[in-house]
Amino acid sequence: MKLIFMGTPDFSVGTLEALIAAGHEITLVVSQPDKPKGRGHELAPTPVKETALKHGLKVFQPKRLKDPETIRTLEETPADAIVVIAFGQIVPASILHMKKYGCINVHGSLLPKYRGAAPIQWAVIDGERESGVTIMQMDEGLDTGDMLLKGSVVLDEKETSGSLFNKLSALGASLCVEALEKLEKGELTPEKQGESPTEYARMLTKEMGELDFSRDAVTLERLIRGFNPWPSAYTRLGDKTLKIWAADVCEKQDPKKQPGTVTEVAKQDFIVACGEGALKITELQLQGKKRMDAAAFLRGYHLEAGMKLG
RNA sequence: CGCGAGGUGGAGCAGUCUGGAAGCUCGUCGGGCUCAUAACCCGAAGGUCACAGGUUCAAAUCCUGUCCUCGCAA
Repeated sequence: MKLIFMGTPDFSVGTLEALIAAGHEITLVVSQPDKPKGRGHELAPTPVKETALKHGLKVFQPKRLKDPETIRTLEETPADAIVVIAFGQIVPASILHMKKYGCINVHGSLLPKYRGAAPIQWAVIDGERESGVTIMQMDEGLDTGDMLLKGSVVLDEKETSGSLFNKLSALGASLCVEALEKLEKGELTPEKQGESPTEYARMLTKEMGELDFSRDAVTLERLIRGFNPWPSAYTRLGDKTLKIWAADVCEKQDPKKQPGTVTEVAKQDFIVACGEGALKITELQLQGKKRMDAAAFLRGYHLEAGMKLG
């Protein structure tokens, strides 16, 4: 098939490569404009753009999809379908039905659960045991289109957003290829979504990653995994930010200790009291320092029981 | 030129302000104690103090430049 591919971050790259490998002709790759990134305010290409250029594909980076100029470019580009995966802009109605098979979206959840921008992270934060990828026929609503194909994965006990990203990115890539093949043969039956049982999975922000130790340890541990690797869960140690990369839930707790208090310092890790239960911190990063396991941190930083985080 | 922190044996750090013998907590290796151990005791190896210039009798430490890492911001 002739395809227009729309995507921006790492999550989209695997699917783009799979489509190329499957023999589809990508007539245009649409990605968000380059943005200043990193410490030098340098303009960085999006991961999808980088991949597209590597394969010698034509790249288009419109500021807004709505612009008449953008629409015209898309109209003039021959394609049977538009594949959209984590593009980062709302696709206007005029584009949805522009091509024969419309717009096909790869979404990182088992719809209708977790509609929205951060489905993968929220599945981890909520402690879901299972999630997956849905290939859907886009419509005017936000992730409300008819479902064409689904695939699920089991979440690991220590699943992080990063690890689930990898799993779903790979799954999405193969499902997308499969869906296009079946779509062309007319083997797919669109299925309505129905009501979503979950809230809209909004994008995570930095502030949401601040650990509130008065909450229970189970919730906090999930939050830590859901915010790993971005934007990361954190607390404060003195006047510095302390990112928490990994922790285990501890049953034992000292009810006399205030939440946030370091109750025990061992060789490999240390324990922080929570509203309910406690967290054993195993991997962290102090502001300005590298990410390291708790054992390494404790060698250089003399943490003592009784100190408070937060 | 966005703001800031930092690069010291294998790991994490102190020492830098106020130049003058390379230190701490671990790890590794050898030995001891022990029924045993991630515990404890004794000993050992291992470092061009990121790199390049400069100042000085003397530089990890002061000055200049470069490279790299990280936090914030985007």
